[in-house]
Amino acid sequence: MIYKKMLGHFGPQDWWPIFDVKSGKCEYRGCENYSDRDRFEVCVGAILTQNTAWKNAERALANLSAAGCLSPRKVCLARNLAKLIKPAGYYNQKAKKLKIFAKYWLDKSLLRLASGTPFKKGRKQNLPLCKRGMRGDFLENRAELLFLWGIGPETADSMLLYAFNRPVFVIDAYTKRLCKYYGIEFKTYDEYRKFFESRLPRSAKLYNEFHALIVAWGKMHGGKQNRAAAAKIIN
DNA sequence: TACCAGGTCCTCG
DNA sequence: CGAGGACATGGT
Repeated sequence: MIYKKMLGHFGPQDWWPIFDVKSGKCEYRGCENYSDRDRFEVCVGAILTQNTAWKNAERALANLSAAGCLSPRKVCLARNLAKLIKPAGYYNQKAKKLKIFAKYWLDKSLLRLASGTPFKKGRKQNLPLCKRGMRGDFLENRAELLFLWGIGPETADSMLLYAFNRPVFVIDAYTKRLCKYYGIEFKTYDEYRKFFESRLPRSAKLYNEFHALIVAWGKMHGGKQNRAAAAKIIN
């Protein structure tokens, strides 16, 4: 299986990278112990890295962190958001996307409080984007996220998988490249997603690691010089 | 200098 | 629908 070959070569990736104030860089420490704040940050990162090298998104995160803007409220209030995230590119669009998403987050938080759902009444309900039990809202949330301007399927799925630990397989350019390498191509995003989800055990942990490995492989495969080496890993 | 990077939206046929 | 363009910075 390709997964095992990649895992054997690259080792566990411990996605998603979370910004560490002390070191001033993003570090990998798995997603088991995320705070609400961490989850928000993952979502912000997912938007910032749209069609952009992660390194640039990371710079933008560093600016946000330095400005104390890594909370939904601060993002909503910030006047200089576009300036802060400039290194991530498309900064005007992304500033708008972040505003919309942060407002959505706040609204959900308020709704949760207003509906009388206690803040800590079991882990699952503690997730900001949940209203009720788990199964149902996970789909509902995906639809809700997709409804927001600036959040497409990949960004929504990255949030669900990497911030909220939901079993959704994320499809990105690298994933498609990997498929193409094997002569597999589909038209729509969801066809790719179903392809993986229907062939793998339904496990957030597995999807997390697999997609992270695909990105590691994809980065290697991207450069012409390393292409042969990348091919070797999965052959 | 050209092309790419962990996409998404809008417009036009 | 599907193709084509806009959005923008930083690395190689």
